Amino acid sequence: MSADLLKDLEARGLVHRIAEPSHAGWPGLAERLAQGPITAYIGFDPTAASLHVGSLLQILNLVRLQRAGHRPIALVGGGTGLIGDPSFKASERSMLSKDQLAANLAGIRAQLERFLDFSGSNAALMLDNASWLGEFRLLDFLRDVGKHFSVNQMVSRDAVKLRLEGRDHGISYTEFSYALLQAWDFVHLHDAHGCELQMGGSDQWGNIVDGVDLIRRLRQKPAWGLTAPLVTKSDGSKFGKSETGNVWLDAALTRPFAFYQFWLNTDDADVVRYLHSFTFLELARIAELAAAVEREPARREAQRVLAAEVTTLVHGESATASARRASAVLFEGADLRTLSAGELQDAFADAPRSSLAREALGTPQAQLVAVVAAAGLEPSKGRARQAVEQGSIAVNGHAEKAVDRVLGSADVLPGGFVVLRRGKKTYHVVAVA
RNA sequence: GGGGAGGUAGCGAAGCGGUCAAACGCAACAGACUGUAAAUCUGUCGCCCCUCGGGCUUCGAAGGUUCGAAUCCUUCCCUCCCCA
Repeated sequence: MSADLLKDLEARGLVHRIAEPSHAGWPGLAERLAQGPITAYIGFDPTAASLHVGSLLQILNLVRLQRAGHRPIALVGGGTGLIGDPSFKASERSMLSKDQLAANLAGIRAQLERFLDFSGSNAALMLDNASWLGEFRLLDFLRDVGKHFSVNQMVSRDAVKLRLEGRDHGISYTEFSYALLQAWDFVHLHDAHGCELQMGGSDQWGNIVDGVDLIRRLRQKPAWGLTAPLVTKSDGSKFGKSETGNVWLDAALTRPFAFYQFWLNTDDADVVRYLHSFTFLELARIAELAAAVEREPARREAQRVLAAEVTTLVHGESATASARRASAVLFEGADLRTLSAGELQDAFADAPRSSLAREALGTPQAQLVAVVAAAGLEPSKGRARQAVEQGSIAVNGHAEKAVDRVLGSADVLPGGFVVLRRGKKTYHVVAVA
């Protein structure tokens, strides 16, 4: 089963480049994998308290690795995070405070833990490079590691080109050293855990090759690198952003409903690729879905499956179920009045809410225009009025154009709330108490 | 140091004494169409208010001229370009 890993990754379009040890007699990666389980690692930068959908690809690759019988190491960069990876970054990173870094590390570790299996014969490992980089003495580092790096070569890297060319950018000595640290990580993992393969995104190619080279120079041993292509969108915009910003894996930062919606809104042109990259679905199943996209794009079956699969991986079955329910109500015209109080509660769990006193119903205080403004759906009563006139405000799913409309007890749904909507996607729940 | 251009609403860009809350383009928001898409068409778009009506605060900053200034004058701040 071990040999299947590379084939599977290739079939899914997850192989960008492979770094083979450049030494006669040493096996290629495919050959090495065929010989038996390998230990491989992927590093995660603690630049934020949560990982985002871009990192999800890397996480899933660790899982694919483990499922194929190999041993994954998730490395969090508590040490390198103090420095900042300059690869393909336009400008110098602002340094994280140590407190911030500690918080980020804790958040990321918790997320990674959910995906990997830390038991069994190929139990995953989670390590923090602060534990070995922190102890490295400067002079030793310069002699043992630095000596093996050619500045001439480092300067020619695409990853830092941006920073070397523009006068207005520049790169500090600190960030320039980053590649050496990451290379040393690989050496350390090789020594301490028999790690022979480093994986990562295509932006990590240079750093990974540095590690492979360093292991060869210092240990005269083979090591391999494997990068995945950058996830792109067919319309050229950046992957991993929604209207509201980054799509995070942390449910508190990106609600499961929003997460589900992010995937559901995938372009037809991208959905098949994403199914390959972000799910564990069989290739045959994905081929079926690809055919469905051709045949009946409007049904968006592939998008539905993608959204459900990924949401389940990240947030679990029940979060997916409620995201689906909410989506059905919100976008597929399910009549709000047919839902039970519990279902309503579920469907709008993520919607912002405010409250209105029951006694206020029927009074000027319950004027639609006033309530819309108070709810923050529009910034002022004047704006709210315009919105109502334009027909963009709906009460319980029905467009309401009357500016003098006042909410009354007949508008209160089971469970005691009124659902307001602006446009197609912005909801607000007014709880009547 | 010398010479030149300029700072207008989220951005770009007109306006150069009254009819300017300020053309136009983009972005944004909404409506129609649709697949919760793209494209297209339409509306809104300084802020606030109970209307097609009204109020308030804007055109780098501060003063001034004038019945009246984004538009004229003075000083200051900032940006860009060219030459040294």
